[in-house]
Amino acid sequence: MPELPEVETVLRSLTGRLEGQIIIGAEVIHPKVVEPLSPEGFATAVEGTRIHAIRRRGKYLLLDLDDDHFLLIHLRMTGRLALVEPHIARPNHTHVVLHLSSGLELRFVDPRRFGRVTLMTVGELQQVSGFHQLGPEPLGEGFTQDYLATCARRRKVAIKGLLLNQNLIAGLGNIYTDEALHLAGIHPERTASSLTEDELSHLFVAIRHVLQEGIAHRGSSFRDYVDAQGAKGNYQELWRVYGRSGQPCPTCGSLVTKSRVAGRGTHWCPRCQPAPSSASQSDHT
DNA sequence: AGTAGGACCTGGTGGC
DNA sequence: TGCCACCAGGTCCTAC
Repeated sequence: MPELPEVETVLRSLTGRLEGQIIIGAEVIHPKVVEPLSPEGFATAVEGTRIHAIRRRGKYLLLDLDDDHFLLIHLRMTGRLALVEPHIARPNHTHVVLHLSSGLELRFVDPRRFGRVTLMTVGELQQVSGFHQLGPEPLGEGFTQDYLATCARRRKVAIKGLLLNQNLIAGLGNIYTDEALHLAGIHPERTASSLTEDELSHLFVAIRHVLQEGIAHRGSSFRDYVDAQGAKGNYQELWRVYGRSGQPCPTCGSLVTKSRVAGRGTHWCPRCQPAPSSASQSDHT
């Protein structure tokens, strides 16, 4: 599922190939994907506009268009973008197609139909819940150990749930939280406020490490994810715990365990990430 | 305010 | 072989 490294990889595979292109036509096959606009409204609005830039924010992709308009794209779980020659057969579940002046098509494909392609103005963008409240980029300057400590302080939520909260940190999803917590040696059910300064320090380093590793390996290709040129990433080959329940932990050899934390399937090593005792769950502050 | 849990959505998988 | 229940999870929404 696309998290920050996967979306960043898609961004990099599109950068330099979209800027300056004019959208000469648009097809909306599945109306819900472009809501609240109608398919006709969407097509009319984007037709004739130029793509000035493509950017990423958290797990969102943004295409800057004319007149302070944007296409806000979220891949959710199974969405992908493909920039391809029109003669290449359209895969099933192709929901939106943008015809570009270069002759190529930018296709939005999403079997599970969770993803969205939304046209909006700068003003509207600032009102999109889930976007304007996004926390800092974990690989940016706004994300510091102090910031992480401030987030964790007084919060009773499991640390896994905190890391998944996009309003606190933008871009982490289920895979990279499990990987970061394992690297930091922290059990996912530990209460955020119970983490010591040392643990927060390790976690801060681990979050950035696994994200940078993920980007370096062009993301994790498991199930649907590929970049806009159809290339797969290979970070899934480096997963330490995610998707490896019952297999040996690469650090200590103990069998990786799976449970449900914060409503998500969660993978952890019982030896490297000791389960919280009631004492260790009390506030550290 | 912070937290928890269900809804959305459909392909894949495992059990019978 | 075919059927069915269940699982996957990012985000929004509602309830407590």
